[in-house]
Amino acid sequence: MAQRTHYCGELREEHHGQQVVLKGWVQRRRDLGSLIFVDVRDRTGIVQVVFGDEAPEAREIADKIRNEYVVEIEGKVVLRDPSQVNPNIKTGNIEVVASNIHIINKSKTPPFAIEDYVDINEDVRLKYRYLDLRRPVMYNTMKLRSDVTRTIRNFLLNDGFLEVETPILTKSTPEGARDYLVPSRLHEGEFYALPQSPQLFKQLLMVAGFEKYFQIARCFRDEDLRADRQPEFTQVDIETSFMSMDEIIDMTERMLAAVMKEVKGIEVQTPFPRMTYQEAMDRFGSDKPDVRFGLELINLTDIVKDCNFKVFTNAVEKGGVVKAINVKGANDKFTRKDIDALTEFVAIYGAKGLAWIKVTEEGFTGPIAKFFEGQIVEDIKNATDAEPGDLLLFGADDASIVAAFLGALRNKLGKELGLIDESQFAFLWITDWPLLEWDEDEQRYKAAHHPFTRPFDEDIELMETNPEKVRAQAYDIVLNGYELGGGSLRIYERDLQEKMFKLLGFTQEQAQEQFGFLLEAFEYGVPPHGGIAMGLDRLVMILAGRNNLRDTIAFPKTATASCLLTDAPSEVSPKQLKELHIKIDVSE
RNA sequence: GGUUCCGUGGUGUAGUGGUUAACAUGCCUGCCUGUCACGCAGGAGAUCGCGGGUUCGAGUCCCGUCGGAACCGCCA
Repeated sequence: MAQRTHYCGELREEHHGQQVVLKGWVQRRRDLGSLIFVDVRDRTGIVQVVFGDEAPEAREIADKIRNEYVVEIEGKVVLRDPSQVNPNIKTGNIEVVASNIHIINKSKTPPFAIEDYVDINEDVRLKYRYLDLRRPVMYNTMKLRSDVTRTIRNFLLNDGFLEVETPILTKSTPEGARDYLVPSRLHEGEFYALPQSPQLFKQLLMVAGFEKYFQIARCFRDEDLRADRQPEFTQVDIETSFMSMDEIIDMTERMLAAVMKEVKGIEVQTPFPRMTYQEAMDRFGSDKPDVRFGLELINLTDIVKDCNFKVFTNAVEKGGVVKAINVKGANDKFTRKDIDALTEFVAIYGAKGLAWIKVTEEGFTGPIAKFFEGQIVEDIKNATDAEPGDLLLFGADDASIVAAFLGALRNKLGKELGLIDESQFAFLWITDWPLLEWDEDEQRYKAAHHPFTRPFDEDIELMETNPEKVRAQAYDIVLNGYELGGGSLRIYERDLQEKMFKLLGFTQEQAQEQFGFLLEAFEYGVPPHGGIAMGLDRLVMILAGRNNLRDTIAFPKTATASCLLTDAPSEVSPKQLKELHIKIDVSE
């Protein structure tokens, strides 16, 4: 076998006249009888190879090749006649006149064409993922992912960070997501857990005095999947000592700016805008708002509290809110049927209905228009900036329910009405998170972020009196409506950590059993520390302009967490189970 | 745990309860010296996911099940 001299996709006019050896896959064969064209593909692209009278033996072999055969081709690069140039491919000005071809390996006919923009059901793609990944669009996404990872790693290493690996087989801890468990052979009846994140280890590395740690870390959570959630995913995990929240945010911004510059060639403005959790919920009905478009939620509670519409006044009386979004100029775009569909949509999020008013020159119209008159109409118009032609959509209920469904509606309308500039990358920090949230099912407080998150110093006294009011020194980074990541300053005092565990309903014994190693470590001179973790898969997904995480992961799982390529998970032998001291109890 | 949608030649789709399940593409064979989504002619290829039911008759209607997708719950 001859040595490869060039990559297919990199041949240009400058190689004119050169003898080359190419290796790659047959993309397509166009057989014109005694003249055969073969498009040869490698990871760089495609080049056209011609088999003609110059080499009849080679042409005879070319006659037998089929799509996806692996071939080695020797030939000469020649300029194409201007009338024969193909502007659709980068190598379209030249072609390779073959003198020799060697079939390295044959291929079955693939189940689908190896081309971008072919419409294949995803289960077929996943079963033949190795073929799916041959498609240039998939290769380019994986390349993008590699570029992002490299940029992040280089940035952090240059910034003095130390890359440290932490255990994959670790301890199951309460709180948070359901763990993936691994049975222990040597310890009968005991289990490891796969890490939901390296949280505790990175804090211990701060106790160890490493000061600046990072890891491109695989994390595992046994929860139901979504388009933007996989059971195993990759976090850019960072922890630092002695840094303030502003310093951590600044470092993160510089890192993300470097990624944008390196990977997309885009200069993003720093510092990124910041917004409190409360403001995000109030204005956008979301803790991860997409701020590339308006359609903000407008609070009308005070204006309508004395109106004649019982749905609104009842909501206010029960301590709820009334909010609206003004869909500008949508008056005639939305029929009754369209609005019915929106009502059905918001019902998913717990809305009992979706009141609406169309604004016309004459005033309000629609079934509930009659409940509003005089000053209230003017006040609503002013508050919502309503003009003739606008459509007002109302939500009235508990604040959290209104936020949920109007926030979801806002996102839906933003997409469907084309209000989003897809070329924009809108980074945003969400700050001042609540430290705790009340869990109705378990009748106890749960950590909103995680149990090691540091409260604001001035809020610590509220932990005793009004836990729900305690704000955390936590921050989420949001990009285009996706939660990219989040972090916080951590508790570094043993007594404060114990106070936190107590608030979460842990007894001394439970805290000792679950987190004793951390509490003990905290007795040996812990520096103030904090960090952040960012979803690498999501970042790549957004940068690649995709809308599901599977497209950014080489071998992803389906919605039911199975791998269609390997057929995992699968049954194991009785012998394996016996060694692990496991009996299966499967419901029929 | 729940809701919704989808499952028909290799692939992507069409298919009013009634003949031999249609179309595109791919595949195979033949012809073809400038194609590049080559063209032309011919051919093969379907357990309509699986199981049950309704019916004289089911790809079509109903129930269940399996697989895929989106969402709600869940995801510190």
